[in-house]
Amino acid sequence: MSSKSAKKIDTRLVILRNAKHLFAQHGYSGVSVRDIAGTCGIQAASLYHHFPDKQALYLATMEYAFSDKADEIAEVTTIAGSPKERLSDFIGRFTTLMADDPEFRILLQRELLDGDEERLKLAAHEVFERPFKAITDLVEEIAPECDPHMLAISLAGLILFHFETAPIRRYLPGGKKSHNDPKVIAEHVLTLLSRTLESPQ
Amino acid sequence: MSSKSAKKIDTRLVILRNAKHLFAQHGYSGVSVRDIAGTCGIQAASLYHHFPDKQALYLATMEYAFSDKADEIAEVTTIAGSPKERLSDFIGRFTTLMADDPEFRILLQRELLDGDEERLKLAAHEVFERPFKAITDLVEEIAPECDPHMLAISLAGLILFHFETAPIRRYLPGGKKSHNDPKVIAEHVLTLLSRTLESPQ
DNA sequence: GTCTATAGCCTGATAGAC
DNA sequence: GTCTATCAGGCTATAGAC
Repeated sequence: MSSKSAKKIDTRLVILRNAKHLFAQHGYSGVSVRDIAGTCGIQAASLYHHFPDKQALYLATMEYAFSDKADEIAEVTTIAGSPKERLSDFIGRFTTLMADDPEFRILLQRELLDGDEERLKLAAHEVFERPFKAITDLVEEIAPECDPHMLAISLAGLILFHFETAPIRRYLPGGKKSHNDPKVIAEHVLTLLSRTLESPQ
Repeated sequence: MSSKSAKKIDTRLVILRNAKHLFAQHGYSGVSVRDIAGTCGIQAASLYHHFPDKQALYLATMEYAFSDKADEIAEVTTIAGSPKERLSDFIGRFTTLMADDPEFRILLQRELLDGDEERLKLAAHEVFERPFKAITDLVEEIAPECDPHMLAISLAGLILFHFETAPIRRYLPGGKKSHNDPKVIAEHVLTLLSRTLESPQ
């Protein structure tokens, strides 16, 4: 009930939340300003009070969707223990993270497809650089014969591709519902990599 | 110089080729019928002589971009040799295939994001089922303790994610131009999996 | 801070001449 | 088989009342 917080709904935040939904579902050019305003229960013109134009709204939405992700992902690698334990831990936590915020993953995929250089550079430095560095440091200990940059990408791809292909996997031979379970995915990735991890010599 | 083929430019094919470019670059809703007609040097109205509407043009474009891919990918797994040789061969060929037709990969990614159930079901059965089956059969011989469906997805993801992340990798620590070289990617994936392959017991 | 009204342009699609 | 002309509606964005 304090004067500045709570109680009053922050329209800006409502817009960002709905915009995140819609941009994830349909992409930038698949969503109109009217669509976003509509799901917020306001007129399109009112939206321009909060954001100067559609592009700025999109950028603010990305910032909203991507903020704190750097911390979340990086945190996932800072656990103590042996390299193998830390990797196992990372796989489990990263998988859960991606399963818990599917819109973040989808928006990231869309940015990889449509983002201009400036946006990607910003995302790389502000969001992914720190956690990526943590992962390369980790895998360097485990598999020194591999290029750490490539191995970090491989590790992420190994996990993310299962989510990415979920819509089509159900129509492919052997596809089961359980293959979408983050725990099953994590276990599979760990099993696949286990031999690689066991003999670092 | 025969009467029915060559010589005369097939407008329909020109449209499909240009549509493939544009849909890959900007997605379905990021491209207008006028845009496509423009790159073909014709008016938008003329395009409707060849396709009933935009949706049909898009579907025809997917068919054009995806046709023969089933053969190409499946072919890549039919080489003779030991399981390990065949896997190594598959990795090299699949990587080259994806590097040679980046628009196919991009359109596939867009379909995974935006495709409705019907389209994905069709793509799964007409394009990916056969080669996917070939891959699961292969990996089943190599790593019987893994779920073949999941392992096939992992294998594809391991390769594709390097292409998918190319736009942002250059801004991430340790990123080099050589990481985009299909030969380097294939070698990396093989090295990563080599320990897993060596002791199938 | 939200509304109505509207400008100006782009959209998918059609009609009909050639 | 391509063109011009056009429609009806959607788009982003602005103006100005409340």
